[in-house]
Amino acid sequence: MLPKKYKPQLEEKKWQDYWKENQTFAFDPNSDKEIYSIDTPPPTVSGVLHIGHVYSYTQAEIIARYQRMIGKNVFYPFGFDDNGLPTERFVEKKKKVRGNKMKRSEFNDLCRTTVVELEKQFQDMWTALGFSADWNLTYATIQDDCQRISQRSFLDLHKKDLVEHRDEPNMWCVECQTAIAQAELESVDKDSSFNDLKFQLEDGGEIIIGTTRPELLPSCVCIFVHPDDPRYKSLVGKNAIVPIFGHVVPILTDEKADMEKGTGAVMCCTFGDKTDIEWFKKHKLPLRVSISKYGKTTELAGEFQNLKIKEARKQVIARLEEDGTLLKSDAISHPVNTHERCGTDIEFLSTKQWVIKVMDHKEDLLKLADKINWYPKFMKQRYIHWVENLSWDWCISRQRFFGVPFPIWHCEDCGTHVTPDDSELPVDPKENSSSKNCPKCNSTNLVGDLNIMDTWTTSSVTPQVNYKWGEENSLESKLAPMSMRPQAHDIIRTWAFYTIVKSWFHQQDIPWKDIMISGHVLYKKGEKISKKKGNAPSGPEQLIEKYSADVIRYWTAGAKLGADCYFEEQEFKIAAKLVTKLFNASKFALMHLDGFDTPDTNKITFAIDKGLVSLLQKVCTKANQHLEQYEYSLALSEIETFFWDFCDNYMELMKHRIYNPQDHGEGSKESAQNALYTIIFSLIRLLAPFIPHITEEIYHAFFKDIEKVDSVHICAYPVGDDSFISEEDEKVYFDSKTFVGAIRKFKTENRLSLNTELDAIEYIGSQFPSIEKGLNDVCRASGCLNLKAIETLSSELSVIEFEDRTLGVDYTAKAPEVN
RNA sequence: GGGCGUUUAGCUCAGUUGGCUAGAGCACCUGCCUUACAAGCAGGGGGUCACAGGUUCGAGUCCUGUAACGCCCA
Repeated sequence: MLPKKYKPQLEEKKWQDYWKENQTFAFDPNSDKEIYSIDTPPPTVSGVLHIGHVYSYTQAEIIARYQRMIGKNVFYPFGFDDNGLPTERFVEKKKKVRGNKMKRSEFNDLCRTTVVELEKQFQDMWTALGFSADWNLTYATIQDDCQRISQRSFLDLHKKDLVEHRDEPNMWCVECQTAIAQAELESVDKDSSFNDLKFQLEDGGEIIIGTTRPELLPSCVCIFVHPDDPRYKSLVGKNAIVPIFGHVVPILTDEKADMEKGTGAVMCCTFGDKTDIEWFKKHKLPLRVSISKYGKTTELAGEFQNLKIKEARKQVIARLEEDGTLLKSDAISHPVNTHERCGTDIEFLSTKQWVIKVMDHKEDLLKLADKINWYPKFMKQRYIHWVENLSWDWCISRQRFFGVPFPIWHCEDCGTHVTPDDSELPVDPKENSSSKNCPKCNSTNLVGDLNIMDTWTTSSVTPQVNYKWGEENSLESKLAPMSMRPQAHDIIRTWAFYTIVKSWFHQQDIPWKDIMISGHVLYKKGEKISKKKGNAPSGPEQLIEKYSADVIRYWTAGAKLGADCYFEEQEFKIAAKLVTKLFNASKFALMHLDGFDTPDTNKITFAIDKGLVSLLQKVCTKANQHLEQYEYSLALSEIETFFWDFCDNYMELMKHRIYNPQDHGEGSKESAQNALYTIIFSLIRLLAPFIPHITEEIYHAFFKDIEKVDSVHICAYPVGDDSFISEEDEKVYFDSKTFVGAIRKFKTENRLSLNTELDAIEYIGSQFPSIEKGLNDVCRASGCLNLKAIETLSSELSVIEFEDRTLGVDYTAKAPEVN
């Protein structure tokens, strides 16, 4: 029996403890059942989780529960991505320290203790949402086993010559003081000025160039014009004198000089942007570095040296103006590449970095996209688009402190990379010396690599971490490729892409068969909720406390897969209604199933009951179809529609039979009871992946004793059984609803109470050939109570008699079926 | 500038391979304390399916173009 009221705040915790105690969701490595494995996103440990995380993670969790209920051995780990720049910056902020001002080991210790606190909070929240993860499989990317796999991954690439230690111009963040990768760029529109500067020519005359970055004048190495530009034909090959700084640069031609932009003449600096780098390589230009990795001007800038970039720009512009060199300065807004983590403008500096050679493998990486099932389909385009537009190899080294070290020692004598044996991993070459001499020159003069791996480098091996690639207890043969990767669409270019790269290079295969891509929760039109913006509504913990986990979960299943949604607290109230309704409906059913212990579908003999059981089969079939396609919202909507129809119409139609079986003939109550059992038991299983607590509560209140399975979540997900489908019985049910609806409407429109007694209802018999089978229930249905007689007419004239009055009502317009 | 997505009731959204008078929830209006539920029930009003063409017996659905909004990338 169920209590009078359902108190989710108490009950949900109870079931979470129950699942934990019983290890309900533990993966069984020895089972022969088909495995469904999930490559769960390890959230970056760099702040609090917000409703957007809840949204995306719960959508995946619903799928995990579904797959478990259709009988699969579900491998559902959780992890934490707790190394690298995001975590460092979080720790620096929270503990008010700077990584570069502390001893490396002290800072690392501080990071490690800080992430542990936060990870506890994360796990508590997933638990409070009722997640069916197997917490025995938890990993954290900074822990030794993950470090070992990350380093193994690096060494494998090194061996296959897919990684290179390259001294080349690269993208650099002067704020974070590290190299970054293309995926970490964010294009932001910023206000700036487009300046026309006059360069004197060596042999007299002048040329005017346009630039947004006059502070780079000391880095100017040449001027480019388009080869077909008639304005400059005579100037090509001549030398110009750089204003203020006075060095001489040649005027050259290149197709990439845009004739339409500004004066058509542009200065090339090493380096102001990506084109400068291309020109630098193509035309073998000299290197003039006027910006340091600290974001300040170098001594090349002469009297302007040691200034921050923006200050240098201001002062140089002022001087140009003074000198009469600045001819024009237009205020413009233009896209600027910034570092997504801190918003600082990106500089291009020549530094030595580890890069993974992805540019040579674009075609393979594009082909792999077709081998993966993308849900929703169109998300594949984002991946393809990204790969097609890649223009940098993947830079994986960072000049930071808290992360996975590169397992490399550099031979000071011959430059050889000395690598450790696999059995030595994980190693930290910064702290430890190599166990061997240089294999090439036998030198002992070896220096450990000082870089750490970017956070994506380590999180791109989550499939390998999951199946313990290269470890003694590896599950690779069972799990690779994994079944499914859930993630949000903003990290297709990073996480999805990088993971595909790694699996291709290591396993020559896709990392997972399916990828399920969820949307974002938007605060209002166009505004993404993010930690960075600090615009998150009340924390998920507070929402769970206020509304319950089931309600929050139901809400996350409301939007279609991949669709963004707006956060509106109002929506939770709708969710709460369903939970309450399910509880109440089950309470009613269970009340009348007291003592009922042998469900038998053969005893469902009444047409209306059979009709509803028939409808149920169709709902089950559709729910399965949708969930197979990750369309949890469509599945839920099917189930829900059926459920409300069941409550509002079916239960009202059959209720009287439960209370007064003597009025309805033999087997009438048994038929209703068996139908109730079948339907409620199916409904709680259908809804279990969405709202796991209330369904477990109902299951344990009654069904467990009969079904003998420990949890509704390991019961079989209902499958539609065609042998129960009867169009004829469904018709009886539909017609009965039509009758009840018409009678309710008549009463409402005539301002009568729904239990007002009616003397008679007349209808056109020819339109309802099989209604006889439902009439008894109709007469007793709620809202139609106290109907004394029903007569069949064949006339179009409709007459409904009520008490002492006779109302002549023509219903042919509004309700043609009932007259 | 390129790619993708969206546009259906006041709001949030369903609407399968084209097929009865386009649906739901919320909000609004009216009535009802009916032995699961007033955190409830019953009923009602409300739409030129963004716009313009086209294909078709028939278009919210397919095709072409336009516009607005959003996301991603330059």
